[in-house]
Parts: sequence; C-alpha cells; structure tokens
Amino acid sequence: MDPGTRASELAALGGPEARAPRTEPADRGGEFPELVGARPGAVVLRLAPFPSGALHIGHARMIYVNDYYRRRYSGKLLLVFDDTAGSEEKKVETEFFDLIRGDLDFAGVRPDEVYYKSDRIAAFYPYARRTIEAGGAYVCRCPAELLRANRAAGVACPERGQTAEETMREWDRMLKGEYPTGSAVLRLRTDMKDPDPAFRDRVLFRLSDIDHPRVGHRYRVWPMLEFSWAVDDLELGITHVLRGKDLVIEDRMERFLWNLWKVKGAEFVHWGVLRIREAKVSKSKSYREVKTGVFDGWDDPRTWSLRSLDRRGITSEAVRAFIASFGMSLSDIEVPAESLYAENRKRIDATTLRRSYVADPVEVSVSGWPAGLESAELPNHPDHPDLGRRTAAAGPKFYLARKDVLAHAGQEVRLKDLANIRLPADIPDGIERVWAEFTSKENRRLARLQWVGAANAVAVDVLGIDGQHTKGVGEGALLRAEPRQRFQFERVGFVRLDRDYIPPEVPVRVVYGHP
RNA sequence: GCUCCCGUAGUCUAGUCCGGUCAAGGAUCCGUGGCCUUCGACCACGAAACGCGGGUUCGAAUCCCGCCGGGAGCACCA
Repeated sequence: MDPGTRASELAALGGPEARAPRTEPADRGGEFPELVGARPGAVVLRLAPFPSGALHIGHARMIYVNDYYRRRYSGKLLLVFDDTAGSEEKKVETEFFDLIRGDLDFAGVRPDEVYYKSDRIAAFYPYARRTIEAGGAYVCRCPAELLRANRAAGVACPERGQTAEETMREWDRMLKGEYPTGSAVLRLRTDMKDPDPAFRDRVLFRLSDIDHPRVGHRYRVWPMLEFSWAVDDLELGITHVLRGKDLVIEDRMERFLWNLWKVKGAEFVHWGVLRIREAKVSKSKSYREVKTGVFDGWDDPRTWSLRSLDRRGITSEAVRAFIASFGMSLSDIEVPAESLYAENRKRIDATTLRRSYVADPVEVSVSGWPAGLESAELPNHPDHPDLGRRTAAAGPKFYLARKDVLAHAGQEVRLKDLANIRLPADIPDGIERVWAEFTSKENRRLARLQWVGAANAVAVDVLGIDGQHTKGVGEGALLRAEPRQRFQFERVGFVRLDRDYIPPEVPVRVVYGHP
C-alpha cells in the first residue's frame, strides 16, 4: 500500500503508537513484534488442531506463539477442535480430543474456552446463503479431476454462469440430499484467471457420508476449513489469527469472504516452516504405527509427539524456550534437535542425580583388590554437594562397557572415582568375563572408565529415540527412585524412568532423553 | 509451470521499515585450556556470516534493479 493509505490505516488501528514496530525478545533470540491493532485485554486467539493424533513438536510453535501473545496482551486463547469431515488420511476419532487436551496440559497451556467445529456445522449454512445471495458462489457438478484440470487451465465450467437464484436452488438440493456424495460442491466465485492458480474458485462446501464420532450422520454438507474459519473467526470474536505460512491462502479466502459479507475480520500473522533435522514427523504414519502396535503408543519416541518428549524427560519449559528462540521469523528453517536438548540441559542438569550405567557389559574380576574397598561413596552430583551422596558396591568384581574394555586392552585404566587396574592384553570378541589386576588407588592421569560394582548391579533396559531397546547394568541405587525420576547416566546421557515403571522392579526401565 | 514467502557464521537469531553508532550482537555447535576424576555442567579463550551482480549515495546488511538459491500453495485434507 502507498504511504498515505498506510498511515491512515495505521491511524485507524490505534494511532501513531501502532506505527513503531515495537518488538520484544522472548528471553533470548527471536523477536515477537507487536500485533497490529492489539489492545490489552481485548485480544482473542485460537488453537485449532485437527483431532487425528497427538500433538507433536511441529505443533509446538502454534501452541507457544499463541500462548505467548495471550499472556502479553492478557487476552483469551480458545481451543477449537477442527473436527470437520476430514479425509481418508485424516480421520476424526474420539480418543484424540482427550489426547490433545492432555498434550496441552503437558505444554502448560490452558485454553480459556473449548469449542468443537462439529457442533457448529448448522451455523455455517446461513453464511453460505449470504455468500450465494451476494453472487459469490455457485454449485459445481464437475468431477473432482475435471475441476482440478479446469482450475489449472483457468477454464470456467458452465455452472459458473448460474444466477444467485439458480445457485440457491442447487444449494437446497445439496442440503436435501438430492446429489450423491462427491457429485456437487459449492464453489467460491473468485476469478478463473486469477494469476494464482491455487485461488481459482476454491471449494466452500462438499458432500460427505462420514459417520462423525460426535455428530454421526446428522450432516452431509460439510464446510471446508477456509469457509468454516471465515465464519468462526467472526462469530467467536477472534482478533488475531497466528499460524504457519503454509496457510497464507486461507487468509486471502477469509478476507475475500468477509469482503463479500461486508464485515471486518481478524488480523493474520504467520511464521515460517519449522523442521527438526532428526524428526520426520508424520501424524498419519504415527497413526498407522500406533494402531498396528509397531509403535509403543502415542508417546513412542519415534512419534516426536509432545508426550514422547515428556516421556524422555524433556521439559515443556525447554520446548517453550526452544520455540521462542525462533521468534516470528518467516524463514523456513531446519533446526537440529540438539538445540532443544541444550535448552533442556540448562533446566535439568543442576538438579538431576548422577548414576552409573554401562551398556553391553563385560564382567571384570580384579585380582589383588584391597580389602575394605568393597564399596564407595559417590556424590549424587559432582558440582552440587547439597544433592548428597550414595553408596555403591565396588570391587573386586565389576561390570565395564565392552567397548571400553576392548579399547583399552593391556592398558592400565582408572575406574572413575575409585582405583586403577590393568586390563588383560588379549580379549576375544564376545567374551563374557575377564580378569584384571589391581594396580593402585592413587589418582593418576589414566583413561577413566565408567563402572558398576557387580555386587549390587541391576539390569537396566534403555528405550532409545529410535524405539530400540538396549540392555545394560546400572548401580543398585537406581532401585531407590521416585516414579518417572530423571537421572543422568554418566557419560551416556539424561534418562527418565519410564511412565509405567515402578521401582524397585527389575529390570529398571528408562527412556533415553538426550546427551 | 503459475502464485506467494524467505535468503546474516555449521545451525538458529538480532539488526533491514527510518542508510552512518554494524570493521555486524546473542545462542547453539565446533576447537583449546581450566575445574586432578563424566563423552554432562560451569569458566576462559578461539574459529566462524551480510547469496550473487549491477546501481543510487560522501557512506548500503539496510534503498533500487536483475539474477541465483530455499520453502509453501495450486486437495471435494487440515
């Protein structure tokens, strides 16, 4: 827009104040600009998930950006389940309503109000009439393929010439069920020559025989997302729509309809596409794998769902900070999960107790082990003595990690925080136990190995991010733990007792979080 | 192909609207040293960027033009 128009629009939106692009950093990193025309206490935002699976890391931006602005303006945040008819790949299922509310609980975001789009289907029909009366729509009976081809070619079908009266009759026939499913749609009349092929006469309503989990067969004529939002953003009083830029064409649709209805609607703001390098998130893939039991539920680490992050011991605060670091940038980004892990480490490292664990253990018997060194007192945290100490069984029999033993064959090594031993030179692959020799207790600069005293070693099962289980042994202190307690397995990483694990059950089942 | 969006270190991000204070700030990652005992944390130090080409200007990461690159949309899904 030209400077004059811009100035006057800005003035209309709240005077010169709105002109300054005041931004506010969220902690560190990304910036969050002022929302255009936002007045404290009068901002209404919405979260609109489709209930076909658990919310995953990809939804986190939607959740936290909206929550951030709700707090900033003391506004309201509505949860509106976008449970219209969906498609073959995207099916509405009852269990997901609660699942998603649970996901928001974990995220620490409480919606002020909750709505179901399926309750509001009838409310969309009067707006359809209004659109038809304004000459903004027509009933198209082209098969889907022809409709698509014509759209690509910029060709109008004969029905496009309908008068409003004719369209209204056709619309009534759609509502009365006179057309078989898939044989008629209500289309917006934009311009079949619109330079953006995506915007040519998009579909507003379609026919579906879905047996909807909440409303059954009550409706056959279902609105498409854009139309339903054009209505609901109005009726629910949404002031700002914050969403990913993959949905920009929806802005144009909503504005087009509001224009037709001669009303003023919400403001739109977007952010760019966010990908996590390690996470190939796909709700429909997760859906299949969870249903068929390949995945261990919606909190299987492979889903990258919010609840799987919780299971791994990643805090919602870490996810929030991770998201905040991107601000409202429109750039398409691919971020390593390490950034998320770094945020989590900042939050849990100082309070997480250390424990010893070795994977793929080899039993090592030490000859010449000094009497009186059967156990050791070890700090729970090397940097925080206030977290106390624990007693761990020591020699003469230990478990060491196979790769450590192999890597240091024939060398003198130091059992961390304990004593020095010499490993035998020839260690065959696959051996179960070896003999080593005690050398001294003094702390010398030797390779330091993680160890578990055999006398109170317990079996440990680690569920990895790839869904695979690793067997190992850990120290007996692991049996004295709170449910779902986090630990750091020294030199391995942060883990959390699994959700259904009850101490002191054996093996100790933990879920790997991150290094 | 068409439409829209984006392009600052390996990865994110601040700065771009209102050109100089930016010989570009922060985070993360990486490297080195410290903390005589973690492949964690913490501390210190170090390496590392304005996509390319023109133009305007005393001066451009910031303005203009043209390229190139990346992403999204083009579903009777959301």
